Amino acid sequence: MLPEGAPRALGMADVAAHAGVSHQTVSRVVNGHPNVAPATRERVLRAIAELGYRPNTAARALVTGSTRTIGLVTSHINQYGPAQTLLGLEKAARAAGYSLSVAILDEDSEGAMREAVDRFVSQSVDAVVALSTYGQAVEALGRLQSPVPLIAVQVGYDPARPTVWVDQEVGAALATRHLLQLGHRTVHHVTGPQDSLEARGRMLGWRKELTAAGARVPEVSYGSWWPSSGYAAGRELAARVRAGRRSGEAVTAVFVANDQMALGLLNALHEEGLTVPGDISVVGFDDVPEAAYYTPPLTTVRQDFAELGRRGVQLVLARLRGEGFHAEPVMPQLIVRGSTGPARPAPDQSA
Amino acid sequence: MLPEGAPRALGMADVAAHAGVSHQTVSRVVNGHPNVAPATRERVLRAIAELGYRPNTAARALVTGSTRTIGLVTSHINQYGPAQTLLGLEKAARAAGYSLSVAILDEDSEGAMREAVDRFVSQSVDAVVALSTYGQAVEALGRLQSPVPLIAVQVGYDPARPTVWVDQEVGAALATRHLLQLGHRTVHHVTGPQDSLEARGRMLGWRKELTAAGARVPEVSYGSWWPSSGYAAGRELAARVRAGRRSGEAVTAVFVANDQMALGLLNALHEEGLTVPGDISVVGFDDVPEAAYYTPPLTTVRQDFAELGRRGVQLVLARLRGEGFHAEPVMPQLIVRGSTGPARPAPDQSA
DNA sequence: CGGACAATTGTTAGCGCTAACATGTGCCTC
DNA sequence: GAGGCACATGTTAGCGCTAACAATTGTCCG
Repeated sequence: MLPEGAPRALGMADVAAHAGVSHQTVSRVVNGHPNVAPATRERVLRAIAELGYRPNTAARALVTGSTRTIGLVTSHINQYGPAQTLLGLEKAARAAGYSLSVAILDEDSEGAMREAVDRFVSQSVDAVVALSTYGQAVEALGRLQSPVPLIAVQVGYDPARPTVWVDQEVGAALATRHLLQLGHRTVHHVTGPQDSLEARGRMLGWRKELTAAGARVPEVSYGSWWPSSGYAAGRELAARVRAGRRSGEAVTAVFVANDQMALGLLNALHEEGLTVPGDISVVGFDDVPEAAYYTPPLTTVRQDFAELGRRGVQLVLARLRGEGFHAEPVMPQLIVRGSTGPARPAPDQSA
Repeated sequence: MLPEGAPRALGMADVAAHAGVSHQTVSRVVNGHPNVAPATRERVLRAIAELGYRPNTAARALVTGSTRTIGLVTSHINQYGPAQTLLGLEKAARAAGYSLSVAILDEDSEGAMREAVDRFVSQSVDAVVALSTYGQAVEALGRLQSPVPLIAVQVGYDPARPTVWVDQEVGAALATRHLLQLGHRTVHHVTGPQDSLEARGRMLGWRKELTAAGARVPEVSYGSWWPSSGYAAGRELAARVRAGRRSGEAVTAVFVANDQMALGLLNALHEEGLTVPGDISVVGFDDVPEAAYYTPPLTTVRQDFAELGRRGVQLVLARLRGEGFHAEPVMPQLIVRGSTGPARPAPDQSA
């Protein structure tokens, strides 16, 4: 099993012998307990350093019941947002002395979520964080009983669970208002998967803003977050742009629920010979690093994913201390680039 | 600490009492040992199900010295390739009964790598997998002594370490050959970070292919993997395209070391009024989901990241069994789309 | 100057599990 | 029918650590 001549991990007893104290004193030094004489502490620390001793996590976990590990349940970690949040989460967890164990759901089902949480519980993780999961998995989260704190990150706001989230509604409102202020009569919308709370939040924000401005609320197109679905929505929309020109019901602005779909949409519009923002203005959501280099550069809503991860860990720590940490949503920010422009003065001039 | 009336995790003793056997028999059933009477096994299994018993991982780890956990050390997990590979790794690990614990390096330094591996060792992980790390961190990997198998995924081929990788050279050769076959005199190259083994592999494949074809090997531009660096390279290249037209030394084809930089480059060329593939053909690397929707759709080299993850776990398992698993590289595939076209017949006709 | 009390260190037990060994039972063989 | 042997189960020890308690020392105060 160990091809190299592994030097057999040493324990506290070895350190204790080397420093001439009891193993308990070593334990006290390792755990930073107060009542240890400075000289003794010094001696123990030196012994630890000399021997290269590292405490055995499993033994400690067995007796304390805590592994200093956070279990992360997620799906769609291959998407920019969740991946970026993972980065923030891991860094913050590590800074707080916690490790991160990940489980990726094969499907967004209740069973998968239940099983993942179960596995984490039997691994004695100190808390479970659910990141960017959808539909049934999210609902399961609400029902799940767990002996450890179970918190949600970026699954929209859920009053039933301690949650950390970016205010999707505000972001969507920002995007919509920007387009209305440019003189567009109304704003169309391509949303994400129906079972995604983020998608729902964005749709809600968009609808509220339109309603508040007294604008007509057009029918939405449904997408999957992926570029291909944005492309499909783009073709459909292009047809409506043309039809709209004749009927006077112009499509001049779209708010797309994420940048990747916006890219697909941009591509479809381009193929159809429509110019952006000349014929139609487009706003995305996320501000992926690529967005600034789309053709044209995409106006979008930036989410601070790293901050989200940090707050997720803060929330976990607060729960572990038994505090009722009330998390404020993280505020998104509108980034204006070249894909949005003023509505054309007359709705019926053709290219 | 536990606001809910947590039912206090029960142990083997409880199950044993409930089933009327000894705790050892329960242990045997749980671990699938052979010599248990079918009736007894049945009874124990029922007791387990009825009580909802889950074995305590920490206790097991303490006595066996194995946590059935794989430690994953990575950086750049926010990039498409590594994230996708993570997906494959986790799934394969879970299927084999292993959990995945992740550490993300703050910087690609030897110290960071050493510390991460150290933490994993003291956590008694069964193996450590290094995924897509660069420079000094990779070199540290080669030097690191560890009591557990330490394997590398996607850091280029490293003869000093058990490694699983996509053959970058073949991929680069595929891209380069494709362009040469379209009639381009030579192919320019935008590479990735200098300390990335992948970037080096791609550059090597490109250079070899050019040399084999007797083509001139132009100077490379250095990028960072991010779109912004591709954009910078694009502006520079555009200037050379113009200069080349006058001097006769035309720049008509570029192989960019990843898709994100290719996007930036495409954007820069577009801004400069150059058409793709009319004025210049572009090939990327990775085949991110967005690549098909760039303007124009990007010809690129697809890597099978999920397969890479799967093989990574296979390699880990083989090592744990003490076998000398010899991994073959995963072969990349050229995906031809609209960003490449034939070289123009005469090198000096202007737009 | 004796007793109380704090500071420091040591001793003991046990977390929940697996491995090694011990025991008990039935069956086959010679 | 005694010995042996495979199977089924139970008993015991201990993995490396922390928590609770015990012991020892020194210090301060009345």
